[in-house]
Amino acid sequence: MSRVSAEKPRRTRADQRRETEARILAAARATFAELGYERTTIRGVASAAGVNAGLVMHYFGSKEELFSRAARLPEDDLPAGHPAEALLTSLRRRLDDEPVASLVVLRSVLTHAEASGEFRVAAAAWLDRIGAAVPAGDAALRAGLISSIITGVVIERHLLKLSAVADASADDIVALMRPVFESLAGEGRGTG
Amino acid sequence: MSRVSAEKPRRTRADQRRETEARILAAARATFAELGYERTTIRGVASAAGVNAGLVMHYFGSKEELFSRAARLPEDDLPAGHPAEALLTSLRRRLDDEPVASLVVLRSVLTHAEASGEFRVAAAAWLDRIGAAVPAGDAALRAGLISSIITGVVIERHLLKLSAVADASADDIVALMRPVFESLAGEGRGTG
DNA sequence: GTCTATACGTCGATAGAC
DNA sequence: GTCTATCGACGTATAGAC
Repeated sequence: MSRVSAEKPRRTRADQRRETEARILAAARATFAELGYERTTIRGVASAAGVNAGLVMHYFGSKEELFSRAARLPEDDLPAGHPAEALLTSLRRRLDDEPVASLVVLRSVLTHAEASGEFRVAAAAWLDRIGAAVPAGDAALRAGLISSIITGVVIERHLLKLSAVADASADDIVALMRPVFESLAGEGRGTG
Repeated sequence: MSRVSAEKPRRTRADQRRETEARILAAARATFAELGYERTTIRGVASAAGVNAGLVMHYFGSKEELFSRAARLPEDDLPAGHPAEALLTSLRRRLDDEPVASLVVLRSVLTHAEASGEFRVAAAAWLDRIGAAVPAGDAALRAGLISSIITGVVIERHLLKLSAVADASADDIVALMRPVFESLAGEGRGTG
């Protein structure tokens, strides 16, 4: 008798958990990005997610694990085609798009985890992809400089906001950065 | 009679304080640079300086004041001459020289003080100096990009260390960065 | 599944002994 | 001038009630 009505709502145990977990993760991402690792508190994340602090611990076990889950980046892609233009496309997206997930890493990798192994693996893959698109013999150094430059511009625009880079249009920035990438990515190629 | 011998050691009150204070400041700079603001503790700084935690408070009053003193940069200079070459000289120094003081700011400004007013003032002056060396009408944006690029490369070399930029020779980096600065600083000028 | 209560450590800062 | 002792607040993490 009572079992019939109890079985009706099938998405209440395994699925409500997913929903709550996703809400916590979103709140964690936003908080880590805004405050960095140390200043982010479990209580703050729980409050932002509308749940209790104990529940966050119940789901993720520790603050470290919560950060690791929040900082997991979806994918770093580099469009095919002319190397310089591909890099400019990647830069433009990071100038405009909501960079919440990226900012979690950018900010927290500097404050917290020099041992954030997961991030370093992703970064290495990203560097390889750039290096593969760069023809010269010192591809590794060129790729490293390109990555550093992109990181610097993104940090300035979204975190530091010290200069005109913070408010300028993406078009203007991309236009000024084109010769930069053409030079570093090997301007003598990439026309076919 | 007793006054004669008592006046002999003249550098014991006002000068030993300076020495201890300098030792604390050096320890604070190193610790802030290594750990960032939040993870740095008064106790840790005191221990590294070989003194007691209470003494650090006695001298500096608060952790915030200690950080402010430790993060005070000596000066940001931009050599005169061709804009691009001046920027390269500045970059080279930051690639090689002991960047302790700079790293305090670089790391901590990202983890702690979006309101670190003192640093923002210094950064504005630095941007003005770059902008003055850049002829184009969009000098502010160009100066911002140049500063962002330098910051990105310095962060990668000294803090992140994810790529070949960390280990490459300053010569190789400067050589690859020359066309970058020539492009952004207005390559059509600065030949005379 | 969600929340309350709390144990346990560490922090910045203060007061006062030597 | 330097250090010891301690306060009050807040952090993560745990145990267990509902």
